[in-house]
Amino acid sequence: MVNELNKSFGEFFESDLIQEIAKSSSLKEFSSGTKIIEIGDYIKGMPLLISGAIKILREDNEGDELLLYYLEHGDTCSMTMACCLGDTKSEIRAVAETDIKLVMVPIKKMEDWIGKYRSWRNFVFDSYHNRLNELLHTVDSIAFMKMDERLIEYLREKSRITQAKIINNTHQEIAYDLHSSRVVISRLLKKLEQMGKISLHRNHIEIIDL
Amino acid sequence: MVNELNKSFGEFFESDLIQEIAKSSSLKEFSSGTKIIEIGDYIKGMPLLISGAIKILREDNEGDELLLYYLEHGDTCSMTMACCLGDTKSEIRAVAETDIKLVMVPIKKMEDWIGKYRSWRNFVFDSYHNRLNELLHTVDSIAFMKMDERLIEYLREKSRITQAKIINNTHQEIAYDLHSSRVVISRLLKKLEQMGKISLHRNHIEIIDL
DNA sequence: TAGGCTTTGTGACTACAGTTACAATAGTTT
DNA sequence: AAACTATTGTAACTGTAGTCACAAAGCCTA
Repeated sequence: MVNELNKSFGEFFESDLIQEIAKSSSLKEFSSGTKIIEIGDYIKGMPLLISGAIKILREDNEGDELLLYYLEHGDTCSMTMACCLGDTKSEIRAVAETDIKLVMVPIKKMEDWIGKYRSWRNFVFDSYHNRLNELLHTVDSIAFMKMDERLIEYLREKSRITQAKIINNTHQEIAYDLHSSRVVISRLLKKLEQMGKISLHRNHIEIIDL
Repeated sequence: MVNELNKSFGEFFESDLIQEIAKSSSLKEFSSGTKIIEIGDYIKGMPLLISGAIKILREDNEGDELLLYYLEHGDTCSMTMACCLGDTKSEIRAVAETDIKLVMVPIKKMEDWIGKYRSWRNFVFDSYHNRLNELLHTVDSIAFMKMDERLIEYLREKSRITQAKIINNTHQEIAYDLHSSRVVISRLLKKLEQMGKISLHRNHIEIIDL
């Protein structure tokens, strides 16, 4: 586990801290699609993402979803952190977007380390900072962009996250992430295909030139 | 200034810290409408709000605005903080919504205190936490609510912030905050008036029963 | 009080997104 | 291969928000 930690967090954390994390935390793996955190959950640990990607979703009281952003290698979940420190329920849902590997740090420890390790403190602050900026970007997208632009951004991001030109999604799933309807997404995808930017197939979309 | 600080932050900070803040920071006052921070500014200090309210705005590259949230008594600006620590430019605009009084803490000091004072550290974390939640709420509003609901929420919030039943805004100003158009806002306001919820006048709106 | 500027009101139109309904197609199962 | 299910395609319609154009009303100033 020290190896894994060094690869992902070695540049941030001093080796003392790496040792401490390894001693007190557990390495976990989840397969793509697994729900990691549900809205309303009390959080018992703070996840440090070693590999893969997690998507963070918001839901309104009618059950409508919206993709907020992705967590990737080296990230942690500030929302989780906020919940740990505040001892409140999770405001978001976290779902494994790919197969993932993560280290779960117990709340108690993470609080201790804030006082003890400067590098941990900086990591936690950076994490908050990054998440704020991600959320700002999400606001930009839904406030200032039209659906066709948001869809293109979605496809690009998804391709980047999964490192693939093929996006394994039904139109319905995309519609959920963007808080739109299946028909609207199908319509816009068809337009993109007609422009030669993508190629549509059952259960997957091939990116040609986005 | 120690007096002001004690009133607003006494319950959070130990008196040592209050003394330090008073020694190294400056008390400033701005009148309603003053621009405190502009997008792209490098930030030189971190504001602790003593009285009044500040509105935080986002702008896209076409100059379209959107109100994100308000800062009130006892709040600070996490965005600012994030910028200070990261030494990056401001992503947001801050405008005095009412006459305000604030204490400006030099960046250097605020970093020192994170190591030195547990209460300061908690304050900074809480602040991040609160801002994340405010932003989440903003996302909810623009993603899940229709314009008429958002307008009602806006009027309620504005009334709460200013502690008044009279809202001193032109329809155009409201349209800017909600990233809509004047005509749309006028239309919806007229509907609310017809329902007996508000009363419209030139340059101000009276809230009757929202 | 006449003229000018700002703000508000309103009708008519456009555009985008969302809905309904149904057909067609591609896989999967029996 | 037939039947079934999930997914995609498409036409027609609705509704909300945004735009354009212009009138009316308030307020200020000369």
